[in-house]
Amino acid sequence: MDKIQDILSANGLKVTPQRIAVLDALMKIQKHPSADLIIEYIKKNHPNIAIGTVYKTLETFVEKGMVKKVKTEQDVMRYDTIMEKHHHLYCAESNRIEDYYDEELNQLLEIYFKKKEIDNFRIEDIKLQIVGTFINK
Amino acid sequence: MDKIQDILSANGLKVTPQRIAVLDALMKIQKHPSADLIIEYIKKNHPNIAIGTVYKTLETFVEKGMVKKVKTEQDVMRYDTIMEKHHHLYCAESNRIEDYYDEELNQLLEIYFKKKEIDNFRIEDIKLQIVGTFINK
DNA sequence: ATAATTGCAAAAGCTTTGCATGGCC
DNA sequence: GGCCATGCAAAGCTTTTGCAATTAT
Repeated sequence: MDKIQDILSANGLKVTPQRIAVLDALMKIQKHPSADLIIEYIKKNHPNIAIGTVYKTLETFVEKGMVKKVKTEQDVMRYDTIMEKHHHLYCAESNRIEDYYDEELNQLLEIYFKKKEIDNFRIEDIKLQIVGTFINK
Repeated sequence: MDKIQDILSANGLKVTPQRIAVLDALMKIQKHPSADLIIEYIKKNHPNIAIGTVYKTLETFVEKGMVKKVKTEQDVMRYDTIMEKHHHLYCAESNRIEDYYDEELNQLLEIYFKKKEIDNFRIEDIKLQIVGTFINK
């Protein structure tokens, strides 16, 4: 069970306790944590980690394509470990962000934009921000 | 030609030189300016305006629904005067943001999500972030 | 008149940076 | 051993806040 170390190595990164901790936190927390939440989580088992190190590590992960940044109006930076194509549900009330997968939707969009080219613009990615409210039932 | 004053009044705001200047800047600059750019623009004719006032004014406009906030990864807050439903093109290289209107796309999405409901979630708005690169030709 | 708005400056986030120390390969 | 990563603390940037003075209605 040394998967985390393997991921780091596979991305050409030196394996350090701090990087293990950050990647572990990202994988355990699951739901688009902020740097702050990651730091809080890590400090439980690793109280001496430096804030700057966490930020640097996250930035390194982003550069290596292991993690993506997500942000909206009024919100701080969040980090997303899931690299497959997906969209986001944003809760207007709670700041909660959830993933939204839908292959049919992706295909619909692909077909649409293949047909409908945009002048002077090469599309690399299309992300939907689906804004609304979670209903507690 | 006192349209700006009228807009402010119509939104129940007192007409002050500062608010006129901010709204004028938003309308003249057109393309999703940052607070910084707005301040720079206003200072040409209105050198004594306070930064805090510009921020407060922008926030007031957002509350009144006269302006929307736009933000992405790595970027500071931007302000958008256009309130009709539209999407955004984000240039990955230059941070340029352009509007993208397409009624056919809006309808496509509306039909799609009417059919495909999301559990526990009431959709209020759907925004596309179309990320790519502007091609200089 | 009076309630709202402004200017100012300080403070509050969040994030980045520089540099000496320490740790991985 | 050599280079890369870390800790620490300071600084950077954008944005917010408090309050006294000013202004719009």
